[in-house]
Amino acid sequence: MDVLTAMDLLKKKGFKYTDKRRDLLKLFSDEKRYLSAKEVQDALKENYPGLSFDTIYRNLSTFSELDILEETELEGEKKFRFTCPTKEHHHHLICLKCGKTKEINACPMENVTTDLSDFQVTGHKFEIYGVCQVCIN
Amino acid sequence: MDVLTAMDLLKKKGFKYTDKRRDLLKLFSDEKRYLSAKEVQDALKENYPGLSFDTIYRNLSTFSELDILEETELEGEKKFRFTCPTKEHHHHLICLKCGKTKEINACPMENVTTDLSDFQVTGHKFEIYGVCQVCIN
DNA sequence: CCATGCAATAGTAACGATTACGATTTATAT
DNA sequence: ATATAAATCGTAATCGTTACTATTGCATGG
Repeated sequence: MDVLTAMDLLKKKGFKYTDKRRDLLKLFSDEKRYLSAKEVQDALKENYPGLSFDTIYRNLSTFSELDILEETELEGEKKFRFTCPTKEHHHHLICLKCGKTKEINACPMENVTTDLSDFQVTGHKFEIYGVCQVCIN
Repeated sequence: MDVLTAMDLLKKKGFKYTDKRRDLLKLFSDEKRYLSAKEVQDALKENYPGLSFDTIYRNLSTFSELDILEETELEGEKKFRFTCPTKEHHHHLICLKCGKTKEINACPMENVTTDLSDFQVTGHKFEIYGVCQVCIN
């Protein structure tokens, strides 16, 4: 996933091309880590001083639905990151300070031996949390 | 973990014995599933009509710190359940409708081959989500 | 090109979950 | 019993998120 591909996808789905969307995507493309709505607002406030939360949240959830962004929830806050280029299903080791991630190859679902048939399974979550080298110092 | 053990633990730590705490623990002991603060309030409102959120949240987080309750966050809401009697570290299959759980034996951390040494790992989360038989119907 | 229609946005209010506060009540030790 | 500190109530404040209305701006067709 990159900015141009994402903008093309938006266009194909009937969404409009706006500078805010381009810059929003560029931010995620540059950062490649989990960001909160607040962090997005801060990062873009120089170019868009009046950028409203309505705009931010609406676009983030639109992008998320189109799989342009990945979404998770850390410490009660929604976080978004540019979808990893890795095609295969994977999980993340996440820095709780800055949102930086590292891919975990294995999916734990493959090793589950517990019988799950008495539930209709709809999803799963596996995340490892920590503090990255940069944030430790 | 049971109500009496929990109340003893509270006493030992210098917390006071109150009817509300006993009934709160009894609720979790009876239900053995994840409950939200709202559900706790609803469940106890017959006996304690004026039970305030301050009391509920304060006790829930106290219990959680003492490992009397386990805590997780589902769909933006904190959820608590009585700590499983199972001694070994384990994870849960959780019904998103009613909070009912089933224990998953394996811990995915054992099968992770990715090098984690560039992060200071502080924790992990593995949960499988679904809908239990009762809630499907 | 300009006009038209509808999506996108700003500004702000509303909302739900959680936390915090001052006044009052209650459990416990003496 | 009394003192003391914790626990609670009632309610307000806070935080993150969502929703609303008026306005702006993109894109399509004359």
